[in-house]
Amino acid sequence: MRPTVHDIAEAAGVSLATVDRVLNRRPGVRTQTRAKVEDAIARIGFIRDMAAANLAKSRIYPLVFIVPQGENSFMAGLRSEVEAAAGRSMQERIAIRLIDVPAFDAAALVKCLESLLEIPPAGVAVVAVDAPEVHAAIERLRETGTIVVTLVSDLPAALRDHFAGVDNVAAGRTAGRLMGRFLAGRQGKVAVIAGSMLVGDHRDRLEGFRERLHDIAPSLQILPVMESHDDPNAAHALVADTLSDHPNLAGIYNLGAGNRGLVKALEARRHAAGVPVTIVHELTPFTREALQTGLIDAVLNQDAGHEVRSAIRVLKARIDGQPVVAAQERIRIDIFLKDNLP
Amino acid sequence: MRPTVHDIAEAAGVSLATVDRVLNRRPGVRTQTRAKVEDAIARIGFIRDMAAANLAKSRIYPLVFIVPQGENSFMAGLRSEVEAAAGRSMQERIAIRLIDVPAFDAAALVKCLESLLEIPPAGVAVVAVDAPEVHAAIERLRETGTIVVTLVSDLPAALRDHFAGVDNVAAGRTAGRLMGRFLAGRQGKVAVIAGSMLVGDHRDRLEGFRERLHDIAPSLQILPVMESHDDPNAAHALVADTLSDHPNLAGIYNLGAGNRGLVKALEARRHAAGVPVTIVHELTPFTREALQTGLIDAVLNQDAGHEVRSAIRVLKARIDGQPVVAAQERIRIDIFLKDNLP
DNA sequence: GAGATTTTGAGGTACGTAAATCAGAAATAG
DNA sequence: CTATTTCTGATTTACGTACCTCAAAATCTC
Repeated sequence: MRPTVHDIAEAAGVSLATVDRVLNRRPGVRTQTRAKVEDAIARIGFIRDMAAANLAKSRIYPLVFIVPQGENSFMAGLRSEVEAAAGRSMQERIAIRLIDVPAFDAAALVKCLESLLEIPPAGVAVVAVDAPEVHAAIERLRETGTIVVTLVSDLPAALRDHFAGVDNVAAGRTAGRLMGRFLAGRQGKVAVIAGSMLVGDHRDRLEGFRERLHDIAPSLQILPVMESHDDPNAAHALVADTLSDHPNLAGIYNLGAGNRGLVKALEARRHAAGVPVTIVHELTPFTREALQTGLIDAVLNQDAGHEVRSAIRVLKARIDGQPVVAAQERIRIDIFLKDNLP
Repeated sequence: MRPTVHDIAEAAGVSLATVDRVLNRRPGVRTQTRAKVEDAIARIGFIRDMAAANLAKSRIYPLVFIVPQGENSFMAGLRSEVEAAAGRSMQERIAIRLIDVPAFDAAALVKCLESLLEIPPAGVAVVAVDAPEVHAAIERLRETGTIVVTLVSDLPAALRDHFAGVDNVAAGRTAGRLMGRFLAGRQGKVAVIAGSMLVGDHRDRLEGFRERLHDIAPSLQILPVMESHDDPNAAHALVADTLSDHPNLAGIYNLGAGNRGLVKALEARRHAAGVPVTIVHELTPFTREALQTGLIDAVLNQDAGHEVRSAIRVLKARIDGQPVVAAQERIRIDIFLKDNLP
C-alpha cells in the first residue's frame, strides 16, 4: 500500500498536524522538526495524492491565456484549442480565461499583464512579444507567484517558467534543407516572405533557413526578404509580383502567415511551366488544401492543440511544484507532405 | 459550482442511494425511476468527479502491456517507455504489468492472452500479430470486459477498442514521396528492405511506398524486396551485396528494423561517389547518429513514448466509459531530417 | 387484503488530504 | 523563575464519490 500522511507522522514520530504544516509550508515548525519530517517523507517514499489533495482543497487552477487577436488561421486555431480546453475545465479542475490582445503590440500586452496583478491567477500562458517593457511586466507578475509559460513565441529563458512552442531556428533549417533537397542541384532564385522582421520567431526561422540553404545548395540565390505583415492580401501581391519579375523562380519560403494570398497567387500560375517549390508554415485549411492539390510542397507545423494542452499540463505541474515529463512537453516541428497529413 | 450527486438527488426528487444505484449500475431501481435520475443528470449537466470516485474506490487500473521480445532498438525503446510509465503508476493510479512474448509468434501471443483470462485486467495494450488465432483470443478477452488497444501494429478495427500507432500505408507513401523528391528526375534503382512480408505493418509500408514512388518518379526502378527479419547482420549483408551489385544505386528504403547493419554497410562506402538516398524507419541512437553524419537522409518515426502514454490514457478513459480527445490520441508520422531532430 | 417481493430512503463509514481550532508543551526573554 | 512567545499534538470537518446496512414504503401475487 502506498504511504499516506499518517505513515509520515508515524515514521517521523510527530503528529499529523505537524506533517501537514511541513507539507503545505505552513509556519510554526522548527527547522529540526521539519528536517525530521522531510527525512521520513524521503525514507518511506511518500508521494502526495494530488487527486485527494485537490479534492480536499476543492481546488481549481485559475489560468489565463493571452492570445493575439487577428484573422490568421493559426491564431484562430490556437484560440479554438484554448476554448476546447476550457470546455474540459470541469474534468480537469481548471478555470481558463482567454484574453485577446492586439497582435505585435507590446504596450497592449503590458496593459493586459498589469491587469492581472490585481487578482493574480495561478498560471498564465502568453504568446509573447519580445520587448523590454513586456519583460518587466512578466517579471512583476511572476513576483506574485504566478507561473508564466510562453506559448508559440518565446522570451529569454530566465523570464518565464517554460516555453510551449518549437525551436524556430531549427524549423528554418529544416525548411532550408527541404528546399535544397527538393531543388537538388538546380540553380535559381528563392523568394522568402516573412511576417515581420521585428518578431523573434520570424527572425529565427530566417536565420536557420539562410544558413542551411547556403550549406546545401550554394547555387541557389536567396532574394531579399519581403514582409507581408501576416496579411493575405499583401502576401498575394508580393508573390504575384515576384513571380512576374522572376518567371523561373526556383522556390518560395513563407515563414509567416498569410498563406491564403500566397496560394491564390500560385494558383493563377498553376499551369505555367516550372512552378516554384513552395514551403510554408502552419497547417491550416488553406495550406492543407494547397498541399493536397500540389501547389505547396511542404508545410512545417507546430500543433496548436499540443501546445495548449502542454501549456496547461506544465502550468498545473509547476503550480503544484510537481515534476514534468520533459519528453512529453517537447513540441515537435512537424513536416507535412501530401502523404502524411493528419 | 459544479453539480454533485446530491444535486442530482434533489433535482430528481429521489434519495442519494438511488442516485448511486443508477450511477453505478447497481440493481434494484425501477426503469421509471432510473429514467428520472438520468434525466436529472442530463438536465443539470452532472459530470462525475473521477478523482473523487477513484479515491473513494481506492481504485487502481490494472493494465497489461504485451510487447515482443527482441534486440531491436525500437522495441527496446517501447519497453522502456512502458517501464517509465509504470514508474509513474503511483501518481496515475495504474498498475502496469509488462509481458514479453517472442516476436512474430502468434501461438505464443495467444498463450499469453489466454493466461490473462483467469484474472482479466481492466485493460490490455498489445503489439498485435495479425493472425486468426490471435483474433479469437482477443475476442475472448474482450468478452470478459477487458478493454484492448493495439499498439504499433494493428488488427481489424472491429477486434480492438483503439489503435495506438501510425497509418503505415501513409508512412510508406511519405517515404515514397521523399525518395522521389530527393532523387528529383534522376533515373536508377531503389532497393527496399522489409523485416518480413508476413507482418501487416511492413506490407502496408511497402504498398504505400511503391504506389507513391511510381507516381512521382516513374523513372526509378524498385528492386525486388529483400527481407532482413529485422536482424542487423542480415540487413548489413543485404545492403553490402546490393551496393556491390549496383554501384550506382539511387536509393535505399528500409521499412523494417536492423538499421544498425544498414548503417554499417553504408559507412563502408562513405567516400564512394554517388551514395544512395537512404530513408529508414524509427529514430534510435543508430539512426540518429547516421542522420547526423549524413549517411541517412530521412527517418520516419513513430514516437514510442507518445504511443504508450496515449494507450494508457485511452485505456483509462475507455475503462471508465469516458470520452477521448481524438486529436490528442492520433499518433503522427514524424519525419526527421538532420535539422529537426528532437 | 395479507403476505411476499421489490424498490426506495436514511444514514453511516471510507478514501487521502487540507485546514482549522484549541489545548498543552517546549523554548526563549526578561 | 515567571511570563511570554513559539512550537506541537489531538481532534474535527470538509471535499465528492462509493458502498454498505437496515428500515420503510411501494408494488406485486394469490
